[in-house]
This record gives sequence, C-alpha cells and structure tokens, in this order.
Amino acid sequence: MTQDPLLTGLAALAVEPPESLLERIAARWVRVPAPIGEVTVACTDQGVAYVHAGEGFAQAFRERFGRPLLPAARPPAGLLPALRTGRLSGLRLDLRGLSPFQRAVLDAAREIPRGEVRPYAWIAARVGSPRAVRAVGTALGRNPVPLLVPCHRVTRSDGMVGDYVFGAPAKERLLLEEGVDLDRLRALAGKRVFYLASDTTGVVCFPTCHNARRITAAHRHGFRSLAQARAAGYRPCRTCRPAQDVPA
DNA sequence: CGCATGGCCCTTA
DNA sequence: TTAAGGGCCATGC
Repeated sequence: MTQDPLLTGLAALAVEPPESLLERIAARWVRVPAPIGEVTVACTDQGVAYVHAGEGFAQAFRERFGRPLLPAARPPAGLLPALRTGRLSGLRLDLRGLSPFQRAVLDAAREIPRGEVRPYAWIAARVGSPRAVRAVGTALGRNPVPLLVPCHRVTRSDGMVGDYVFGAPAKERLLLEEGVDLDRLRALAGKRVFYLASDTTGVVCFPTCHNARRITAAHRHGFRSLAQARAAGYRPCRTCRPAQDVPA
C-alpha cells in the first residue's frame, strides 16, 4: 500500500469525481406531470435531453446516454407548460448525439401546429429525402424528447394514426386533447379523401390545416391525391404545404 | 375497397 | 463492414 498523496488523491478521484466535474457532465432528472401522466425528464447543462414515460428511466437513460445522473431540485423553468402545450418558448433542448437526419426530422415535426397532423411522407419530403419514409418513422421512434418535439402529430398517409413511442393509444389521446377531430379524419379516409380544397380560394390543404377548417361545406372539395387536386386547378396551401418543392 | 407485398433510406448490432 | 429491419407508402388484386 502506498502512501503517495498523488495516488491516494487519484484513487479518491476515481471513486468520487470532484463536484464541479460531476456537475458539468451529469444530467439532472425530475418527475413531472404531463398529458400522458407522469414522465421523467433528464436535463443537461445544454437543455432537456430525454423524456421518458413508465418504469426503467435510469437504466434506459444510461444505455442511451451513458452519463451520470443526479436528481434535480426542481424542474427547469418552462418545462411544465412546454410539456402541456408542446410550445417550448425558450426551453432549450439538448439534441447532441443525434444524426443530422434525425435532427432534421425532429425540426420538421416541430413545424406541425398543435391541433394538426402531417403524414410521415410529408416529413420525408420536408427533409429532402422523399423516399426515406420508413427512416422518418425510425427517427421519430427514437425521438428522445417526445411531447416537446411533437412526434405524435405525425400520422400515416392512409388516415391511420400510426405508432408512437409511448404507444398508439397515447398518441390518440394526445391528438384528441389537442383538438384533432380523429373521427372526421377517419370518415374522410374511409372515402379516400386526404386533401380538402376550397373553390373560392383555389387552394388545397391537408384536412387539419387551419385554412382547410374554414372552408364552408358548399365550397369544399375532397381529393384523394394532390395530383388530382392540381389537375382540378388547385394549388397547394402555403401554410400546410401538402406539396413541397423538392430540389431535383 | 381491404389486404398483401415490394421498395426505400437510415441506423444499429 | 454488412445485413436486417423499422412508428411507412404506393401499388396491385
């Protein structure tokens, strides 16, 4: 056994890193209420890194981030309203470690307003990889910060709600709470209607676009595809962007 | 019109 | 390095 102060110092360091270092690299966790029930949220010095529902938070966090965890005294400012509304308003996210593709997908999902939905294919086109539809699903499935990045607003092109990191039922509940009329969407899908157009404006929208909701019945026309709407003389809405100009 | 089936892109094991 | 498979989509009966 050596008495060398350097070695004992190092040994102590291995067991207990100095507080300042730990402070810097550790994530802090809190349990907070969310629309789907209680969730556990982990934050780094850069922002919110992880939102987890159900059991097994610590293990899942370790496997995914491999960073030490400490309890937080209180939730960061703005977290609770952000979880409730999906509006971050200044709350920062720590998305380091995500691939550029994943980040682009999450950024696109954040463009979907509360109360509206967009297809997976829309995200794919939005990020410039129109055929990467399945990859979009995978990326959203690995969204580390659900609710804050509203991946639940991404639904299937055939009108089904699709899957969700917290389970499809939770996705449905969230969308209903946000005011999405799922029954109506299902009814439209049953008629193979995935776009709504107005013959007063000449614009065609996704059914949940706030512009589409104001079309009166007399002027409303449903379309199965964008091509058909265009053939009928409608141009894609600039708000919901059912067609995005994909650079060739 | 409901179902099956390739296809496609990205990530992970 | 490669191969497999996923929160999908368009097509073809």
